[in-house]
Amino acid sequence: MKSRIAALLKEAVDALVASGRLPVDVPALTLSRPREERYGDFATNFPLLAAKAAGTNPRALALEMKARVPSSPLIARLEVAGPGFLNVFLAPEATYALLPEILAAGEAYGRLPARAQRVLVEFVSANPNGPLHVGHGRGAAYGDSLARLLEYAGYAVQREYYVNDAGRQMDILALSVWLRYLEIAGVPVAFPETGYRGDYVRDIARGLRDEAGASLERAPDEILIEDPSLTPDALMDVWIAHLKTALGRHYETLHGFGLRAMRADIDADLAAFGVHYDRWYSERSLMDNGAIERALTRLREHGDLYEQDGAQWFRASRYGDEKDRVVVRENGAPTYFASDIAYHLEKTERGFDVLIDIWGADHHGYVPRVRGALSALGCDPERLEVLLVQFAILYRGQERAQMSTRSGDFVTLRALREEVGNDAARFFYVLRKSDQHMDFDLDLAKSQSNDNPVYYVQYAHARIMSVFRQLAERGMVMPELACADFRLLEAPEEHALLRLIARFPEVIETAADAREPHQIAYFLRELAGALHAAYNAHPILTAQDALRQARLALIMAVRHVLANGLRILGVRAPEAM
RNA sequence: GCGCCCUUAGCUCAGUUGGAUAGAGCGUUGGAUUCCGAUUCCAAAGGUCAGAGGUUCGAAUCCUCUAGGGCGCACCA
Repeated sequence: MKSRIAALLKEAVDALVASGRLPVDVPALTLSRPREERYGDFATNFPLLAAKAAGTNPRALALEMKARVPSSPLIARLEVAGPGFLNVFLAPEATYALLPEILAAGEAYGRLPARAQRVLVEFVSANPNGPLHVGHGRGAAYGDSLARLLEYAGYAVQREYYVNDAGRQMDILALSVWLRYLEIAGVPVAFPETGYRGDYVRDIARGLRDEAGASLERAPDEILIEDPSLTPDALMDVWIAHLKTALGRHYETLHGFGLRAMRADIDADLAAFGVHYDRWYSERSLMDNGAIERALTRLREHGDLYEQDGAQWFRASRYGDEKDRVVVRENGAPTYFASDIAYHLEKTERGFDVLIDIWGADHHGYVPRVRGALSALGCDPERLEVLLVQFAILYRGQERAQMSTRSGDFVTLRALREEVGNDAARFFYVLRKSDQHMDFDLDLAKSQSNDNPVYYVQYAHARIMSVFRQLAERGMVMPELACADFRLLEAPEEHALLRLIARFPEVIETAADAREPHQIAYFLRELAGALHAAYNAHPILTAQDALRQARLALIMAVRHVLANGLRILGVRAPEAM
């Protein structure tokens, strides 16, 4: 609808340009939805923008433009208003004509035509050294809703999880599991502060015990040596080195077991949350297949790599970063950044037009160096969009819940899901802009009351379904909805609903362009409110036949929009509650 | 110290990318249901858009400064 109206107005602009009234390089014509009904269904500020070029005042230009808009059955009237807006009032037939379209399209209503662009959305990508916590949950809800939204907006989307299976943190997990494994065998162990203390480590150790038996037992005293001259972190590295020596080839059994256990746990957790990936991308594979070496060689050939203090540095400062960055340490091991360079190079080589990375906001300082690396590799850094998700600060009543994987004192995503349910969790997460800090109140999300917006929207859907159930229970015939006489829908509450559902495809487009699924959530709440208002004001089943048929058609169309919107957010649209 | 982000109603937050009288939910106060589900609806009160300048027909939105808050500044991931 919007594009059809825009085309009509564009004809008027073209006519003004053709007649020499306006220069060729006029500003772009944009249509907006005015906040207030009395300003029409659409409005353009074009006369305000172009008046100076035309050498006249905006209102006069608006009048000239109005006179050149071709007549159309879609438009009831045009008005020049305010300082020089041109407001468009749609003919009622134009919105009525939409209802049969929505009823026919059903699940596809609001879906935009396929685009050529391929998008890769990488999200969560939490280190597999512990269960997902509520902070990851926000990234999961946001990333998955965004992926669904982009698909609905016509993009070809792939979802990916980057698994950091190669780093030091995995070694710490291995050591932690190993110590718990000894405990299970009755070996006394002084578990270090720097190890992972969560209960899940014991669970993994029990599984390891079942699989490996006693084959990994070694004396802990030979591993956990004391050295007061070392920092706790340095000491941990020493212990890891000792453990690797002591276990030899068996270390891989231990390391691999911990990794697989955590991977499976995270996978199952996300799947239960409605999040599914096309690919789990291993960081280790980048080392094993030479991708890192290849990327670094390419940088070196461009003169963007140099050696200093025994380490290899990338000249990030040439590409907008504040300083150069180490890619290969003095000890020869590549940094996390090195694998990330290789990973992003490989992403562009796979032919994606848009690379979306969803990161925790604490990684924001990392953006310039990755962009810089892409530039240095000859890739267009603009293709990479890094979307930052602020932390969700969790409250239980007034108490702030702490989250730390290392201490084991954290609220897991799984616990949250079990406590508040998937629907409330996902809706609640997405109800805030991702780059906004968020207070996640567990008690509120848990409350199954009208405090909780997800029930308000779901109830609107269930309520519509209930009307159709009632229809059957009363022995009434289900009428042919598409053939209803929609002109009977003349109440203000019904027009409000019509306007809202007509706007849905535009909401999809702007939300997708802005990467903001929260716009869908807000739209759904508004639509649910309009549905409840109309429901209260106008009885449906007790109306006379033709009017009942028209109202049933309207709420069925609303139902499709609610269901389609909720699906994008990964929230169920229940038949009954 | 430097950099990025944030500051809108009592609380939690929107604000269609510079538009018309700044909105919603919760909370507060007052009302509505012989009828399809009261997990609902209607209404009222509530604002110096952190503060000060600037840009222009027009600013919550763009620029500068100030105050307050968050995050980041590793040969960790």
